[in-house]
Amino acid sequence: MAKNQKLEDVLFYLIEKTNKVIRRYSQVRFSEAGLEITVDQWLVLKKISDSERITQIELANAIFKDRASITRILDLLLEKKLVTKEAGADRRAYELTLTAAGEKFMEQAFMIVKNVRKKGIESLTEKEQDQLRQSLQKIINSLE
Amino acid sequence: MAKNQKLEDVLFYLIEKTNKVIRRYSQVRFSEAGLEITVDQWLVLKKISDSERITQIELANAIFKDRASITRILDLLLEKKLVTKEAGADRRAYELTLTAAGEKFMEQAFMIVKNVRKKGIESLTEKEQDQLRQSLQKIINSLE
DNA sequence: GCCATATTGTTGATATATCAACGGTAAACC
DNA sequence: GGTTTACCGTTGATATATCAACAATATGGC
Repeated sequence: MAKNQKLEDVLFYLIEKTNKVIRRYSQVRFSEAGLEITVDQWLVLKKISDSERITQIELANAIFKDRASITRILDLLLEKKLVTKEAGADRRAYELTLTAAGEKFMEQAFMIVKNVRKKGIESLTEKEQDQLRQSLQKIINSLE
Repeated sequence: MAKNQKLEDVLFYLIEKTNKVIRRYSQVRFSEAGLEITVDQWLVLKKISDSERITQIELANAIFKDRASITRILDLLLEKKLVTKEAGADRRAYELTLTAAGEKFMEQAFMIVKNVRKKGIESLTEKEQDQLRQSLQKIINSLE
């Protein structure tokens, strides 16, 4: 009858914890490999890398961020010269692409990312992974 | 052989998305109910409420936050007079408790929280919930 | 008891999240 | 074609995340 559970027994608390553990683990691996980047900056680079052509709004939607956050993260990536911003046909928007340095960076980062993913799911069977995906998607569908 | 998947196919991306959807949905429900609080502030209040006696470090560990974040969140909750900070036996630390207003606030918030949890898991069977918990715990164990 | 070391909490600096307001541009409408 | 409306990105304000440095206090070894 929907009691007032202790925090540790709440499913959503476990999701929050899992997310934080993944992020912290990833950040430590990046840093110790000498890759001076945050997890959020990696997410932005990855999505640009996945896309032929992408604007800031599309990017924001794809990785669940606000337009304002994207502006600021891009400022840092531009400083690091990993990304270029070019005016597109629609002169309100920009087209984002990785520089050569950006692509090289992502190749190096992939070595780390690959290992994080592997280690994270090492104790899950294929079936468990599928079920996990499906259950998470159901939660999203219920709340979105 | 660990290919370079598209972001949308990565399990950890789905976990991040789920977490954000839950947080945003919760925040909207709080706001529209007139409860002027953030999800993180609620987490702090909830953990204090669950505990007989708790220090800031214990609190930080329990909800995966930094000592510095706890200090600043508590500053806001003190301003709102929802929490008290009293010197304990160890004079470096404080004992945190809810005020009467804090307890009343949490009762109101529970109406919202209960509904969020219910709606979030409405399409999951008990068994699916259990499997979800177990899989998430396995990921945590692998990376922590 | 004294000293070296560890712990608790605070503060500053930087990165990110969110909301609201704004300027510039495009699209829709008439 | 001019006006209204919608959209894209930026900026400011506030909240949170993380790291490092610091003051106050506690603890352990001697």
